[in-house]
Amino acid sequence: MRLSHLFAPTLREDPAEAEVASHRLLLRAGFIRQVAAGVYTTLPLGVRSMRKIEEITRDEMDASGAQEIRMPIVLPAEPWKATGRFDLYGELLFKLTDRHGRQMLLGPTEEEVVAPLVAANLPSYRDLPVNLYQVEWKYRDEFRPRFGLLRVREFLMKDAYSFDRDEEGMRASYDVMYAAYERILDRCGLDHVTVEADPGQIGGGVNHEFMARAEIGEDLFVECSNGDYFADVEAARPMAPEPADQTDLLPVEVLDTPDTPTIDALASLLGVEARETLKCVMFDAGGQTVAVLVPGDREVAEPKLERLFFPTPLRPFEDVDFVERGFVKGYVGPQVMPDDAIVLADHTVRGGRDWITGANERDHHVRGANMPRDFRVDRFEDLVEIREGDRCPIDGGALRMGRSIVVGHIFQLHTKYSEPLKASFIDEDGIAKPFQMGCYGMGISRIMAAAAEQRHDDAGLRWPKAIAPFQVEVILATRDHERAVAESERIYADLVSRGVEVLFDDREDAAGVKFADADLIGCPVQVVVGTRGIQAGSVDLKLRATGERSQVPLAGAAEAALDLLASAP
RNA sequence: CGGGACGUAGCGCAGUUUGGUAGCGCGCAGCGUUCGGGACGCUGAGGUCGCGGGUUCAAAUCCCGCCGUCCCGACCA
Repeated sequence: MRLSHLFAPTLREDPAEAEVASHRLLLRAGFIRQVAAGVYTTLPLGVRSMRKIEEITRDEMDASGAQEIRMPIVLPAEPWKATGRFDLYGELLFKLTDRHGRQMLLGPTEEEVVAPLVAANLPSYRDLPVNLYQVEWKYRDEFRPRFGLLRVREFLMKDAYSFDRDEEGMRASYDVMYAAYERILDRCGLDHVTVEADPGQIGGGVNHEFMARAEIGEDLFVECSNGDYFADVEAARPMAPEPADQTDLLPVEVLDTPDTPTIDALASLLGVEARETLKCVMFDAGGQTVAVLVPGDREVAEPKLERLFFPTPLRPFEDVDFVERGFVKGYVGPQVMPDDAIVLADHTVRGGRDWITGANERDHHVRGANMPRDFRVDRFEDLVEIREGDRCPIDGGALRMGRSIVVGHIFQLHTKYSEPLKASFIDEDGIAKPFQMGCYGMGISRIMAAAAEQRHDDAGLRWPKAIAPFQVEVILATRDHERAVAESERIYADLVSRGVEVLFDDREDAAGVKFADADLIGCPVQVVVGTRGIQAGSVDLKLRATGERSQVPLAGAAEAALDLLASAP
């Protein structure tokens, strides 16, 4: 492709609206242009890179036994009401009404389409398993689109859906997709990690997120320094402590603690560490009183709690709840819980004893609260927010925090959607059973942005070769030198005939402009043909990733460029 | 949606405080000189100053309303 004919409008200056590197550089290098908040046009260079990511994804999906289909984007609302997601997604859905007044929506993901499709056409257990996927635009009316392509309202996603006869089959299908996802991201050249995650609104149980490491990433995750545990902060659990020794427990003693409704105030008044106190946080789960116990230096992870009670809605106590149910806000302790309250404790509570906790009386606490002598715990669960310095639950190693961009998310759905959608098959015993489903999302456009985020420098993009718009850029540095023109044409044609994707900068512009644009666009290998080299019988090669340059003889320029390309990341 | 900022030529910005003929740099077009890291000279094109209303002899500038974009927070591939 000749750059003189390519619609690749590069910008000399940073667009004012772009803050993060990928956004700034994808705009400047002429890959995308904005149309509205979170809505972009993809230009030829962007289309090429995105198509590479799509093809790698298709390749791995096909190799894993998944089959490509294409579902509509405009969808009827009814199935979404059946699964409850019409309301659950709420404002996040792009809704529209057709001329007959029927409610429609733009697909944010498509379980509601694919499950009925399979149910209607594969009625027997003999037809299973099956895995269908598509690469299609998805629509989510995000509260706040931002960071260029990283958080948009319209994005290209590969979504796959597996259908199995039983849970064992579902897990096997899941494992196959898990492995395929690892390969896709490896092939795209992303520095990535796979973490245990929170299922969010998709729901279900076991799920993993595939994350590209990035400082500007919106997602926090933890990783064990020994490399054996990775988890999203919303799902991460610290190692449970050894149970505290239960001998010589202190007796319960009421303390006068004026004006100490917070842990900080209490700890400083008594001169103790926050972790010696027991925090009792009150929630309402559909009318049911729920007390959650965590050490005073810990925060309750509400997403974990919500998951535990799902689908029952959970909310923290408001002032009126404390009054109506007889609790003193700021001074609640577990020893005063009525029988009908559910008392949950985080595993870390097992590691403590002789707790200082609320006396359920204004300006008073107790010391020496012990379980089960003084209070009961109905269930121990993982309920605390993870934090830097926590121990890995696998081997006790130190956990570190990292930031990332979520590029893929896969779920074991079980019958969460097949049941409400009545998507079932006839099993061997002649009885209709709902499919055991899995769903698997991969953000194609987001992978492109994540790669740009990971691979750039001050001058521009540095594409991994697998997803670069072109593998080699040939730069004609001096147009007025006849031999240089002829040699550059020859090298361009030579590379093209060898099946290499080549961008040929044959424009009239000054050399400096071309070099700057080449670095900006970021093809892995640059071949510079100019007077200087021609006179010495050579051309210059440059590896964009490292900036490394070398001179090679004119005659073998194409081979040398290919060798360099082979060594490129 | 809550908090903050911004909207003037394709891009980056000044001008708004104190109302008085709409500017600069880059880019773009033509001619000439240059020609290996964003060249130089001359000439030129390009603007409903986000939109609507108001105040005024006069509004980019003051007032009211709306729209749009970005940043910080709650949601996600």
